[in-house]
Amino acid sequence: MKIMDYQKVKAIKILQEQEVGSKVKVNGWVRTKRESKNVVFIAINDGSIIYNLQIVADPAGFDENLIKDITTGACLSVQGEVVESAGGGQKVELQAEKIDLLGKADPDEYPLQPKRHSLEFLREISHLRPRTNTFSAVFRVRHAMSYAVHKFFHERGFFNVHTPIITASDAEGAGEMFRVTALDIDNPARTETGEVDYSMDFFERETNLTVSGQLEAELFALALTEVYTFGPTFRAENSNTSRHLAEFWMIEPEMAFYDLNDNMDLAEDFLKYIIRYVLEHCKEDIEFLNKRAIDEDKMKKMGERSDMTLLEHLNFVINNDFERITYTEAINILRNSKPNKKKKFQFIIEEWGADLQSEHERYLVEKHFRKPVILYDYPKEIKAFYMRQNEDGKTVRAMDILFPRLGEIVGGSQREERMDKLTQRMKECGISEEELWWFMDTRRFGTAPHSGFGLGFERFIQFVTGIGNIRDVIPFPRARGMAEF
RNA sequence: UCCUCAGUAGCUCAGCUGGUUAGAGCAUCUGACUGUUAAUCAGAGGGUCCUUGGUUCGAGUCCAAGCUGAGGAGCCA
Repeated sequence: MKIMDYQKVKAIKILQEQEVGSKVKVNGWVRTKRESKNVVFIAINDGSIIYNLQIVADPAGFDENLIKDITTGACLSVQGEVVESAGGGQKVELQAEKIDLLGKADPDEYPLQPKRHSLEFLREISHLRPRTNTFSAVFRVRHAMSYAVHKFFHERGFFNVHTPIITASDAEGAGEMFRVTALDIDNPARTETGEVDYSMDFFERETNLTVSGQLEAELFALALTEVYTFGPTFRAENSNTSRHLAEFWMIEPEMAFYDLNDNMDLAEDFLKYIIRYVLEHCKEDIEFLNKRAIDEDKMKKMGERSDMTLLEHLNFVINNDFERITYTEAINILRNSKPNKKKKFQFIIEEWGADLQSEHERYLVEKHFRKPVILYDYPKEIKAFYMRQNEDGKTVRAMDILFPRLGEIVGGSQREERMDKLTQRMKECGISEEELWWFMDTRRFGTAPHSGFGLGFERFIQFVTGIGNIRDVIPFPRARGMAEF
C-alpha cells in the first residue's frame, strides 16, 4: 500500500528527530507564506511545538490557485520528504510532494495576522487565540503543570478525590455562590409565606456550585490519610482584577497527621517540583515566554520594569528556601518599614491584629525579603473557623504563601481537630453545627490532627508563564459579564 | 463595587491652545525581486474618529451621560 509510505507525524517529531530522508505527512495551520518565482516557503504550525515547520514547494509542481489559497490561517495536509534545509533558520524542512488544502482562511476576514497582537485584542477572539505562539505556549505549559500536579501527589502516595461540584453547604463562607436550581425561574414553587420553596427543587434543598472542596477532602483525609482535589471552583464575587475568575481550578491537598510545619514543607516542595518539571519539559515554551516578557518589559516605563526576567524568577524560587515568619514578626517588620514611617502605605500599620493589604504583602516579598514568604500564626479574627487555635488564645495555625507580583498564591492551615474548640469557634462565627453534622462526625469519631492548603492553579500558571492577566492562562475565561465562548 | 486612564483604518498607535480633503507603521490586494525566515522594494484600496445629547459659525479635539476595555483597590485562590 503506497499510502503507508507517508507516516502521519506532528511537527515536533520532525523538528526534534530530524530524520532526513523520511517520507511524512504533516497537518497544520499556515502562519506565513513567502513566495517567489522558483520556490514557495510555507511556515506551518500544528501546536505540537512552538516552532513552525517550513514547507518548501516548487511552484511549477502545484496548481496556481492552490498556492494562492494558501494564506495565513489556512489548514493544510502536506506529504513530502524531510530534507536538510538550505536556509539558515532551521536544520530540516519538508520538501512538499502533495499539498491538500483542508480549510481556506479568507485573508480579508481572518483576524490573526503574522504580527504581534495585544492580549486584549486576542481575548476578544478567544476561539482563535490558541493558534498564536503565546497562547499555544501557555496552554502547553498549563498541560505540563496539570500533569505534574498529579505526578507529584501520586509519587508521594496521595489519592486524588473528585469532590462534588454541586454542594448544599455554604458553611465556609468563602464568598458569593452561584445558585444551582431546576426550578422555573419565572414561576418557582413557593411556600405558604411566599418564599421560594427549595424543597420542591431537584435536590429538595438549596444548592450551589462549590467554592471549595476542602471540607469534603477533610473527610477523605481522615480515611485515606493523604488526598488531594484538583477541580473547578466557582465564586460569584464581583471582583474585577487581573488575578480573579468566577470559574477557576483549585488544588487542595488535605493530610492526616500533618502539623502546620509539615503542611508548609509540602507546599514549598510542591511549588518547586512543578516549576522544576516545567523548566525541564517545556524548555522552548519557557524560553519563548521569557523573551516575550522581556520585550513586554521594555515597553514599560523605567520605574515599572522588573529587575528579574521570568527565567530568573523561576530559578530564584526553586533555588531558595521560602522565608517563614509569623504574622507578629511581619507586623513588626512592616511597622518599622520606611514606607510605613513615611506614610507611603495607603493603609498604615499601627497595631497587631490588622489585616495585611496587598501593598504590605508586596513590600515583604518584593522589597524586604526578595523571595517567596510564608506567613503563619495569624490572628484568629481574620481567619476561618476551622483553623487550629494556638495556646496563646489569640492566633490560629494558618499559613499564606506570598509570591512576587501575585500576592497570595497558597492559603492553608492546620485544622482544628478538637471537638470542644471547634464548636466554640463555630458559635463565635455563627456557623451552624446542625448543617455540618457530617463534618462534625469526623471530630466525634477517631479525630486526628490534620492539615491542608488551597492553591489557585491559574495564579500559579500566571507566575510560571509571566502572563499578567489571569484571563489569558485559562482557555475560556469566566468573569463578570464574560461568558461568550 | 470604588478610584484612575483609554476608545481614531483589520491590528498597534499619532493627531498641539477647536479650523477647510483625518495620518503613520504593520496587515490585505497588485506588481517587481529574492533559498526566504514576522523577507525586501514600489503602488493601491481601506474610516459611523465608541454611542447619544450639548456648547460653538465650526467638534476626532471642549462638556455631560452611557457603553466597552485596561490598571489599581477591596474580596480572595
